[in-house]
Amino acid sequence: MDPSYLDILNPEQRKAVLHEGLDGRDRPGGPWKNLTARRPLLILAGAGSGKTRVITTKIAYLIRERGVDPRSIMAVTFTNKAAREMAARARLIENRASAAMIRTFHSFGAWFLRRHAALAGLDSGFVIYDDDDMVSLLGTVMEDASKAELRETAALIARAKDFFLSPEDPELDRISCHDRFRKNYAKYEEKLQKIGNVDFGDLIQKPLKLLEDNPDLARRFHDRFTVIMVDEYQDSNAAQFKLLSRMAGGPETYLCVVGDDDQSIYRFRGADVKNILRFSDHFPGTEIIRLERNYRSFSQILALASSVVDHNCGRLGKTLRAERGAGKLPTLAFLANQDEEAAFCAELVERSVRTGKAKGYSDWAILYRTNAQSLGFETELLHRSIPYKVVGSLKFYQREEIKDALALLALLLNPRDEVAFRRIINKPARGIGAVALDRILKALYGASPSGGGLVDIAKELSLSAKAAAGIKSFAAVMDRAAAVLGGASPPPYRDPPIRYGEGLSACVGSLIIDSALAEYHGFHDEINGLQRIGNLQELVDASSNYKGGREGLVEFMEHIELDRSIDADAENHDSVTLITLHNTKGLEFPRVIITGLEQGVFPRDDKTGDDLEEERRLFYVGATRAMEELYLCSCTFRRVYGRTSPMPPSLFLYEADKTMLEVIGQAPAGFGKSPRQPWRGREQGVFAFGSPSGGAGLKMSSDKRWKQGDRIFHDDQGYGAVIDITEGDDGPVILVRFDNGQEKRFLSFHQSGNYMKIGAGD
DNA sequence: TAGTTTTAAGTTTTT
DNA sequence: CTTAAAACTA
Repeated sequence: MDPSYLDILNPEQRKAVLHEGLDGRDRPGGPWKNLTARRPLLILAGAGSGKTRVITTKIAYLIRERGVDPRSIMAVTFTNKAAREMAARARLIENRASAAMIRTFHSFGAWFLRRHAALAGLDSGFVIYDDDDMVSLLGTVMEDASKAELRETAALIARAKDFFLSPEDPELDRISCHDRFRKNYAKYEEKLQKIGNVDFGDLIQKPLKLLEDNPDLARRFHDRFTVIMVDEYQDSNAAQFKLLSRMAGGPETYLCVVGDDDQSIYRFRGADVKNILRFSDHFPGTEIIRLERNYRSFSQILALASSVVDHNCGRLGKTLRAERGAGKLPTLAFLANQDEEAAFCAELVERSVRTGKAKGYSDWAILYRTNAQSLGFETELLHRSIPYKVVGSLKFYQREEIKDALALLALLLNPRDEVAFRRIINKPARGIGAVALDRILKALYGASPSGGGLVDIAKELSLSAKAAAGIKSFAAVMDRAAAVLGGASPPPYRDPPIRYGEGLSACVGSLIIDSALAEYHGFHDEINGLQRIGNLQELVDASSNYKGGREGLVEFMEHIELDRSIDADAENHDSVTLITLHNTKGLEFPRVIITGLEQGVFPRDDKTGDDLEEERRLFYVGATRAMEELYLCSCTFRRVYGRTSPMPPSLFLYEADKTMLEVIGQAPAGFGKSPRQPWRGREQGVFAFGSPSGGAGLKMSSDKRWKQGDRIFHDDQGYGAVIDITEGDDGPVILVRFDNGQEKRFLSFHQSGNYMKIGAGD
């Protein structure tokens, strides 16, 4: 093959591809192996500067020109979509790239953990718990907690794991300084370990621990993976950084990361921009290459996007040059309400396709802040028969019937899965109530922990006749399913409610029927006119793409757990893309509409400080997806909770460079002038620190704890200072002396950024 | 006690 | 307008 794939690169891109970290000794032709330490490479790549092209080309180049074994190359990203695209594009240049390890961080973690499961005290068929499963499990250790409380604790545990903090870690106070949280976290961990499953955080944590505790394993790892690349590095969190450092710690490992600090949008799940800002401090000798030529967007789109993100403080700052012409001025449309907004979008799409200005529906993407907003657009597009696809809506796997079916499968893989067992053991009713369930679980976690599964344990107990019969029939169901998984043919059914075919679907389909789940949900369908059987059928159909047997089932489950998007065959269909702003990262579209640019929606009202900066970056990410045309929509009224209320335009619209916008529709009075904070929180009882203490690096720890003398602001009382802190049942209670002389106590329960919401104390 | 009806509460963003 | 918790009925 000719090296023309290198010719299309610009000088900086080419430099990044050819870089080998050998101080001028980058000699194509020489051997890649047998070398001492290589300098790491940090590629600071602005939006649309071709960073995916650089990474994929580099992978291909290493394999083809430098004789690197594809199996020794690892490339990780943070989203499934990005991983898929990277793998596809690398393979397009060099077919052997398909043997490279191109995955998301979490998917790699799962792969690694399954291969060394025994070392981590796990079975290789472990199930990955999602957020809902975490909440369910927490519910079993926090007896009288409300759902909201459980959700909050689950989120905190996930955050703790993002920072690689164990329940014992003194630094855990950074997440929450409640002693109760520490205890619940510890109990949760203990139970998860006993069950033998993992959560998302464990997919990073546990591989890291394995590498730390097993020098032998680490050595073998370093022998295998000599090239490690990370895309979207600005979205890595502390745990991922630690894992990466460990993985790249081999004597020969070459590390190359790519990212853009302006596109860091995952702070809420622990991502830390500092990882990229301080990369060269952690990896001495790092070489930095900047990609600052934007090939994607017309310059006026870029100018608009930049004018907003320029309002951020903590950034490296870069000069992104547009290589394309000026193009059409971005349009800002003020619409009456969200129905008008949907109609406006549909109209734009329809007209452009009809007049031939757009190549097709797939030219278009409609972007929104929250998944809930997709509904209005779906309705409108459906009504007008405009084809569309919704990216990343996870509704399907949230459905009751689907979760039930997955619980059955999870139990098949891990018979000790308490969460799954609880979910389906009495569904449909098998006479196993709270009493029986309690006894079974006591036996599982009892003094002499048995190695058997929950069903086996239950069979040994002397339960009530009704419960014993229920267990017996359920055990038979699971045994038959295990046999089918092992290759036996499923029991015969006449007129089955679910059809199943080859591969894994024989097991999945027959289990759903055999367990009477199909019958159960079919009944509900008839009563309530639902589509549950149809959904179950869809799940069974999806499973037919996997080979039968335990391996296939593990693969199927893992795919569902790690990648809940369902865009498999919609790829080549010509349709409009409906997508959240977060999900657009790494994608591009000729025509983009950013919707819901209203204060309270985007950005949300409670965003301040660093969180507000993140929303601004989110706007930047969304706007820079557009190649040719960009539209912004803002509604003057919006229905929220069923009630219609007036919406002020988004702060970002005030910040945007108006010379880069063509405004259409009725702009609210006052728009265009300098804003007098129309977006200020109307909420009562909102606190703000007068001056956030501590430098940026210590922000988290200093924010999470009250100190005497902290200045605060209260909507009713004005400015004041914390004069005393006591530990209450529900967390710290602060005594505040306001400047007006009043003293009041407050119970703090939630805090984010520089603001603190408080509930009235005694 | 299980399943259904009534009433109250409450929207991020993803692996 | 949807979803979770409380109240209610069979």
